[in-house]
Amino acid sequence: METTEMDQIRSRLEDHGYRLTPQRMRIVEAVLAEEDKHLSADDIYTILRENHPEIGIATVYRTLEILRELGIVNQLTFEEGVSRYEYSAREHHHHLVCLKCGKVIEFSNDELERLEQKLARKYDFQIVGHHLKLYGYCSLCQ
Amino acid sequence: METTEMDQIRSRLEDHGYRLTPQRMRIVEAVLAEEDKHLSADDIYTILRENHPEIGIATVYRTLEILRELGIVNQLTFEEGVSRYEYSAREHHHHLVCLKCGKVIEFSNDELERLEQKLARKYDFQIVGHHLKLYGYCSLCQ
DNA sequence: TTCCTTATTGATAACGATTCTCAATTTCAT
DNA sequence: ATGAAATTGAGAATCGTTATCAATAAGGAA
Repeated sequence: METTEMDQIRSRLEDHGYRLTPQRMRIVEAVLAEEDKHLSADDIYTILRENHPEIGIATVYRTLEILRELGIVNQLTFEEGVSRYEYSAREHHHHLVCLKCGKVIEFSNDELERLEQKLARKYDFQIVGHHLKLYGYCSLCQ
Repeated sequence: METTEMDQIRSRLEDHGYRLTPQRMRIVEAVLAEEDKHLSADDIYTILRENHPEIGIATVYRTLEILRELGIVNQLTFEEGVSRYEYSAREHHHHLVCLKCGKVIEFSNDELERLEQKLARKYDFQIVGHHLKLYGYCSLCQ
């Protein structure tokens, strides 16, 4: 038998004394389904309301907090006053953010992986994710 | 005569139709004085209240928004629900953030400067700042 | 100067994201 | 089954930030 992503997540939760309840499973599914998006707690709540209107917004926040602490999701902030979340196992990527119009361009970079290894050793950190933001002015706002 | 940092900031403001009012000057002074800190709007408001209790919190927010848009300060968010600001002309640095205890370790890195140049050309971005955050678990929280 | 237009301000209300409270329910280990 | 602990939903509370608005200050033209 194979180990699914959900199985792995269940183990990770249970190893830390948490239970994978039906509500938490629905929330994880939403995050996995929208892997390429940056979802806010409210985005997830809205998605779930369609088929699972019984799940409350507080549960969404509580679950995301657990997933974040366990490194299952990355919490991203874009200076807009809302936290956004992405499944952390997806390909790493970074952002160019325009200070004027707020436009965000994503990009990937391999050099950062190496840098990460170096810093992990230097500071005795177990690194599970990273996020580079470059600030500036896009071609239209210069 | 020499050009002070405040002169440069005044020019930058006036070039964009903003005035360097006494209130704004006090706020800029506070940011310059605490160059090595990450100050929240409320931190600045508290500092100013000692000698300038007439300055309102709304003015602090409005001024920081202008300074941010002009790239004079960097706006940083550490997933704590508060925006923090630092004088952008200070030496660039980055952060290792512990997902468990929230501990933040600063570090500098030269390779990122080169990467920045490359991306600026590729996406026609005028880059004025950057911020790399690495997430993980510190030595005590692993 | 004086006038006029515009920018800026402080106080406070409003907003919105997130967290807290708490009683009810579910889960797990025994 | 049973008891302890974890989890839940609803709504209240909190808190950072933004919007409103009348009053004030600043800069340019005459």
